[in-house]
Amino acid sequence: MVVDQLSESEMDRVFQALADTTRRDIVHKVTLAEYSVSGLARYYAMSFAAVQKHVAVLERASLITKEKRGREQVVRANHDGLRKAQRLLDNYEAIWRQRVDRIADILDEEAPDEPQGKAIP
Amino acid sequence: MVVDQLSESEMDRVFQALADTTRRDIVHKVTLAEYSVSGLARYYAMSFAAVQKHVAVLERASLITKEKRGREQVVRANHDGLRKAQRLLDNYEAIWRQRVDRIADILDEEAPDEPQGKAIP
DNA sequence: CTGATCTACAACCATTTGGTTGTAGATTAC
DNA sequence: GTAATCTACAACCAAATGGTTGTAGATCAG
Repeated sequence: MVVDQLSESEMDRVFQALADTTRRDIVHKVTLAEYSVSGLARYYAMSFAAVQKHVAVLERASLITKEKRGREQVVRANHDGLRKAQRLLDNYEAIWRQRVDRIADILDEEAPDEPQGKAIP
Repeated sequence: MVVDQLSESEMDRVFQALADTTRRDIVHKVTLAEYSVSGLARYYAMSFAAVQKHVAVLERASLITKEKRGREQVVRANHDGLRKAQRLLDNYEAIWRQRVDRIADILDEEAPDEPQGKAIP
């Protein structure tokens, strides 16, 4: 059922990659269109090498792909990585909703005998 | 309606906070139940101070809240932070889908000469 | 009161991160 | 062929990260 899950270290890399404004902007750009690395670099007030590093971080996190075309390197979005990160957050959301519902139920039943469920290990 | 959005630096903090296995596990735990900081610390093979720091990172990212109760500090999930991160990824997803649809439209308009089952970028 | 527990915080350390400059190899344009 | 462009990669640096130990203040149990 839960098949295409990311490993913990893959998750680390995905969220780490998204934890930078420049990189999120790159993701946004390449989601809209294709860019070469130098094409991307023109948008940012930093060296080409810095942008190159950001692109590398995103590639390691499987959020984008690079493909050589002539002397250029075409950068594209890799939808899978994004969707998997999305899924993790969706799971948190689902768990949260379940819990809120459960607490609401308990309150409705009006049996506040014990102060709430103790910590589930 | 783009209402309750996070600033770039807030986003940085949220994703940075989620970019660590221990911290994601803490988020998961406090989504299910309440814990004291030391209660959380028992689960991890690291010092209390280290866990304390992780909790602080999550608090700065508005993913959890701390509330003093006696000598303890009760840690709870802060749903808003999570939902906002979720929203960013949802936006990427939406943009992506739009683009895929747009490309599909273009391909449909073109003469389907070749038996193209090629992957959409 | 005394001792145990929970927390806060400082100081320290190794590694990673985000940036720089510089050099060199391919590819394209003229 | 020569020059310009695009990329890769190394070396370096300051700051942030993720961990440690140690000290000290509150609060609770007996």
